[in-house]
Amino acid sequence: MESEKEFLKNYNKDEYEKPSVAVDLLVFTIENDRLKIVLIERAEPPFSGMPALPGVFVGINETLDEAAARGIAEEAGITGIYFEQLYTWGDVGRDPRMRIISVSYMSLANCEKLKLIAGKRTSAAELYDVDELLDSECELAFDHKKIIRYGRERIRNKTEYSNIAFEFLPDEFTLPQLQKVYEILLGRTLYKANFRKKASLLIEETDKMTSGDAHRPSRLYRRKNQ
Amino acid sequence: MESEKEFLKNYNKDEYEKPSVAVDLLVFTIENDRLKIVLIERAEPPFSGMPALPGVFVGINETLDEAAARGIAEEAGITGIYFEQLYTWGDVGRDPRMRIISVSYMSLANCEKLKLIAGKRTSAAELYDVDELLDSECELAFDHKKIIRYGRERIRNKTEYSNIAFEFLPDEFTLPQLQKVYEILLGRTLYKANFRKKASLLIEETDKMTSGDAHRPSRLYRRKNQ
DNA sequence: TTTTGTTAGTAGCTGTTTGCTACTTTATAT
DNA sequence: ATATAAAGTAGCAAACAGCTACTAACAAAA
Repeated sequence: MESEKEFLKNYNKDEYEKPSVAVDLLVFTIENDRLKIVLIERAEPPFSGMPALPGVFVGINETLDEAAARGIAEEAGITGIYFEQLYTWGDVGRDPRMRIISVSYMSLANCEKLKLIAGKRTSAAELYDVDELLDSECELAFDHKKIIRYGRERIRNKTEYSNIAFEFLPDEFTLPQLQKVYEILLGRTLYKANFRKKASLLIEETDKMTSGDAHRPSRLYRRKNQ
Repeated sequence: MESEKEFLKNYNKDEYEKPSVAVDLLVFTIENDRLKIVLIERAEPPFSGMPALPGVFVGINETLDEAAARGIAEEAGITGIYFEQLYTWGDVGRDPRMRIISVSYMSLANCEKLKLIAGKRTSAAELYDVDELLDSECELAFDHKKIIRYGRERIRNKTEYSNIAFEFLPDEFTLPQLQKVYEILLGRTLYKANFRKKASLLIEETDKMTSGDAHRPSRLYRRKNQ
């Protein structure tokens, strides 16, 4: 039987062809009370002119997380935001040009932060309404529609048991704002009184209030211990 | 600016070195009321003599799921069991020989099924107590200890909101057996009465009972609608 | 044949959480 | 002043979780 060492020698002599590895980036935000995602318009075939997830190839001396951070910076123009690995997509024909295995990463950001920097660097990047995208016949490049659907599902699930909702808000926010974010992410309405009881464990008061609205002002809060 | 097409041409001419892609397999089972995992003993350096996760390289015309199924068959000797993708590990130095990106898969199986076939094919594969492994100073090859810890965490979480516990049992089982599986996976005891109320929604009675034990017999159940 | 040990299975109390309705409060606009 | 609109609170009922204590049914020992 062939030893592992011999096997690896042959493997590396390109007797075995290696797939390419890329990271694809799902940068989510909330704008105008809708969940949105950053997509770029493809300039070349295949799928020319169609929206696609931004992505980069993984460098040989680069971790996956590093590649993801670089991709978010290069393609969406932002740094320092929350991201986590989502899933790895490895179907054989998913890219018609060559075998590409894609490690998808999900990133969540406040829309103001996103807009501020995105304008400067990447003209191609645009915000798309996620639910509209997924519920319509609209076509996306590669298997990216499937990947986005998976991302939306992950967001919904994680909203239930983690605190990712805060990633979409500025440092100081009102409770109605926070509740609205939860409602958008979960896709259903919540009861105000119950929501406030649970949320109160995660937040602390500031002494600031909203003003100027034609109704009772709302207190501003921030996240507790973090 | 270089076009995508030109970039890809260069990329494929090995001006860019590609990482290798493997799948590593976490085959979990329950034996003697303990969560266990299939590990093989490494025969060659690096980490010679140390336990390691079974794994295979991903073929250029093979999906990740196919590679995982093949790996489970080749290395653990079983087919047709539950598995799901866990996480993709891409640190640069995780394999000292070369850059290998590892897509880990988690597989759950009843211990009888595992033992039955595993004996025939793979002499190297052995069952290791997961908690003992993770709570001791015991060393594993590569970053496999970290991967197993991640797998145990996934099992704990999924036990809360899904029905993976059933994967560890035969088709017919008693409620005390089912509760014990949940307790092992969650790492804590549960209240019998509460457990039975919730479990009753997922199972249906058979007309069989256990017998021969020096105590009251227990009814056998099976999973509902599946 | 009775007793003992052991596990299967049930009853039911208590406190917390969730679903839900309805109210009070405080700002601006008319 | 009055209307409107959203912020924030009170509180009930049903469901659920935490927990204790019971009864039921078997084999083996006495």
